[in-house]
Amino acid sequence: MTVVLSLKGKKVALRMKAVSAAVEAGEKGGRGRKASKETRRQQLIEATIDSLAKRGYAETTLADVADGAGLSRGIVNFHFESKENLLIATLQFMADEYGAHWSAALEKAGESAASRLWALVAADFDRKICTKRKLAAWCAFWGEAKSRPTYQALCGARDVKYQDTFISLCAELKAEAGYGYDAETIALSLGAMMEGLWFRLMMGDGLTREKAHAASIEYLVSVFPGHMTHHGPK
Amino acid sequence: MTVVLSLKGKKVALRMKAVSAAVEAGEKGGRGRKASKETRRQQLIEATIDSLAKRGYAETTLADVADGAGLSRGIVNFHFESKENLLIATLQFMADEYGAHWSAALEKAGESAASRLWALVAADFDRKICTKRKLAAWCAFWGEAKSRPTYQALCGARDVKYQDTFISLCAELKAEAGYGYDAETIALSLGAMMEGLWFRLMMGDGLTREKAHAASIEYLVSVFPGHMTHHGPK
DNA sequence: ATATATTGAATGAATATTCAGCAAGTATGT
DNA sequence: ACATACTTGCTGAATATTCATTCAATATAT
Repeated sequence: MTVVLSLKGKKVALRMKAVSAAVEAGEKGGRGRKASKETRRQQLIEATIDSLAKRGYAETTLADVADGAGLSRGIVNFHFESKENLLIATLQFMADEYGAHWSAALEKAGESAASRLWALVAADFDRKICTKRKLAAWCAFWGEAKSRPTYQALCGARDVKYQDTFISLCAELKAEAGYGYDAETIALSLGAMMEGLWFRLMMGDGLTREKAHAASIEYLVSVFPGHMTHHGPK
Repeated sequence: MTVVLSLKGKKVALRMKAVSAAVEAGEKGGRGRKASKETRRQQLIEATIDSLAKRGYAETTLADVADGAGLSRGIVNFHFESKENLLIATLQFMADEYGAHWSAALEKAGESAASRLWALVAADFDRKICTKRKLAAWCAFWGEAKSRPTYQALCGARDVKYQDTFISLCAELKAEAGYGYDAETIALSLGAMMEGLWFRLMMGDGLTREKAHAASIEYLVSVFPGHMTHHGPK
């Protein structure tokens, strides 16, 4: 149990180093052989996000994912059956994470429509969600979504459900203060703006999360002057 | 000169039909063997845009492009050396076309900052530029751009140059009417919104060019009330 | 011991690239 | 006019490469 691996030692050491930090931190199985099925799946999903962010969709290979996870070539097919399944699971994971974060923000927000809208906008630019790495992975899927119904459904879930909430919040504000604008139109432009800001963050021409968030707030203040200030909902 | 091709007739007929209308309409060489080098390149670029729109970046193959153009398998390597070159030429073409359209819109616009800004916004949602087909092709490249410097440069050209114009136009309007907002922030949110609208048009959940344009106008009117109306610049 | 997770070399399918040859046009010689 | 050589766009079968998938062997856990 102690000797044996003199020859393989180096390779193993390299692998250990490659394992993502998220998984290294204990949890259930940790790493090595002990990792539970679910842990290993998560580890591979994280490696997939890394690869998508680093090399884009077209250049993401199972070999790269396996290397990134510090595991061997056949590992993905063992845990996910196919590359396609891995990619779908990855997108599913990101969609779930986004949805959970979004719902949590709505929970924590106050009762008023203004504070809810404010909270939703803030949530989109939160550290946890709005990473260059994750934005890049989203974008990789977006690029393929139009020609792949499965991806489109998972990406679109984001739009459909959330856009409806935006619309009704905008409608509430309108009813309260009698803004002249059409609620749907405003919700559309707000949502589109935030998506565009995400996109530019990903492309990364010196735009920061803070600036993007500030631009969104500027929009809220100018469209809903009776409800919003630069520092929060009234 | 008349007989000979009895055997190949059918195949040739099919090919002729597949040739895009744009190329069929005379110009220099027309089609068949006569097509000039430049015409053929353009024909292949159009077929590439078709393939990108239909199948996405990852699924676009040279075979599909060749089939779409009604030509044989080796044709792309003959005219472009490599797939990579074809894709770069395609993106270059789209970027040039966009830029030319944009510049033309600026030329035709009036002198005032308000009418220039109005014209630029309208240009983005013009029939010629804003096709589902072309938006899909743009999106295919966007998805790969982050991991490919060449693509990023060509996609980014759009942002850098045009964003600066947006900023100075917004600054002019601010100087004229003393709006309280920061010009850069407003230009950022406006540009991001338009990109986001493009993106949603491509995803196509019932959003139309007209609605997208209307949303942009709503934004202009609400941010620059002293300069814009729903029907045009003051 | 047995079951399970993992490895990594082998396999095969997809597809980019190459290239020898074909055919339509063009120039030159008779 | 006609024949001959030459150029050039194009073809499509052959080749090379990349990569997902498989699976027999191996390591580890219970």
